[in-house]
Amino acid sequence: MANTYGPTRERIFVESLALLESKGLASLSMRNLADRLHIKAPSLYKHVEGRDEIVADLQAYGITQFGQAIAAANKSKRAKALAYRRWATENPHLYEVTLRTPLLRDRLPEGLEDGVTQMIIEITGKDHEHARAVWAMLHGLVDLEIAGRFPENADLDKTWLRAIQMASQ
Amino acid sequence: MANTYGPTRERIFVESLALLESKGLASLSMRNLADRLHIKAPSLYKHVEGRDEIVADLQAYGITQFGQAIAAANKSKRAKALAYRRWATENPHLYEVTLRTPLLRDRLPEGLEDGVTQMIIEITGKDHEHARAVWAMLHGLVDLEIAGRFPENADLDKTWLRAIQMASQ
DNA sequence: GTCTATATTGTGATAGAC
DNA sequence: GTCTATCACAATATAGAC
Repeated sequence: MANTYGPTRERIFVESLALLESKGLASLSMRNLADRLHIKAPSLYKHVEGRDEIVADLQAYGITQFGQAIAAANKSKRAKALAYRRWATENPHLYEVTLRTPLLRDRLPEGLEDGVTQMIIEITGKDHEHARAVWAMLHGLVDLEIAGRFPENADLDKTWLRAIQMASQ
Repeated sequence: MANTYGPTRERIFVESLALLESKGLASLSMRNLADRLHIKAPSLYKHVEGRDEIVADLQAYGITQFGQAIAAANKSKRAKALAYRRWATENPHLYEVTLRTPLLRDRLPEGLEDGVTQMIIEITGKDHEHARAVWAMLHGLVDLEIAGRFPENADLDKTWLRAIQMASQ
């Protein structure tokens, strides 16, 4: 992804990431992207099949970055969970694209998704059922926080600690 | 809300709900909605301020329906949690609008949101921290299931039971 | 590898006739 | 309370000149 292509293709990736992070997925249009590259939108199609290829690129990148963030955290489940929250809230748009939006599986490198799944099981330990339930909790916390669905006066630090405690059983 | 307006306003609500349920929020445009009513889009504005009013209407309705579904379930936490899943998966688009999308708070009746919060605490029991963590888990399970992020061979019934068990502590 | 011009389709919203 | 006509945009994408 991104690295095996020409320099303009590389810049397309870099700017699409910058655009996503600053303005969100809805703003990632061919026009906006072209503006950032100081070219016209139709020129993008000489380097890229279409918008889906760009989104798939971002998903692949996001999955990799997420994996590294989790791997870099302390080995304890508590630290892994907090790393999950941190990465998600620091990269809310990338989080949405990689861990909430349906994956463009046809365009993703083989085995990449399995890598995340494996990683999540590593965070949560035990069997698959437990892992999925805990993942759901982490994702739910992040998603509701980003959507602003918790009351303003909610102490989310406390909520996360409580969640981690719940998961450790 | 829907009931205090004229007959056309009522039909607008009914058809917007039908459109949402069958084609999703992105398809809920003024044009599509007008088509269903066999009128032209500009005519809608004689009955409604704009699209936001319609979405707010759906949120209010969704909150009420959700509340009733949870209230109707057996008193046990297990039954409440399963009712949560059932309502969400049977009304995925309404679920998204009411429990995931940021609420249009300015357009919602006073106290309506607090009602759901109260209801969720009722499902989950104990203190606010516990309630929020459990809610996040339920929401995460639903959201990941709808987005197709669990492996195809995952046994989600089992996952839910495990999650409920985890929450009962 | 860039450009202009264009096709096609979509959106929310307003003005003013009837 | 409906209509037509229109504004002002936005989107993805293609054709073909240079």
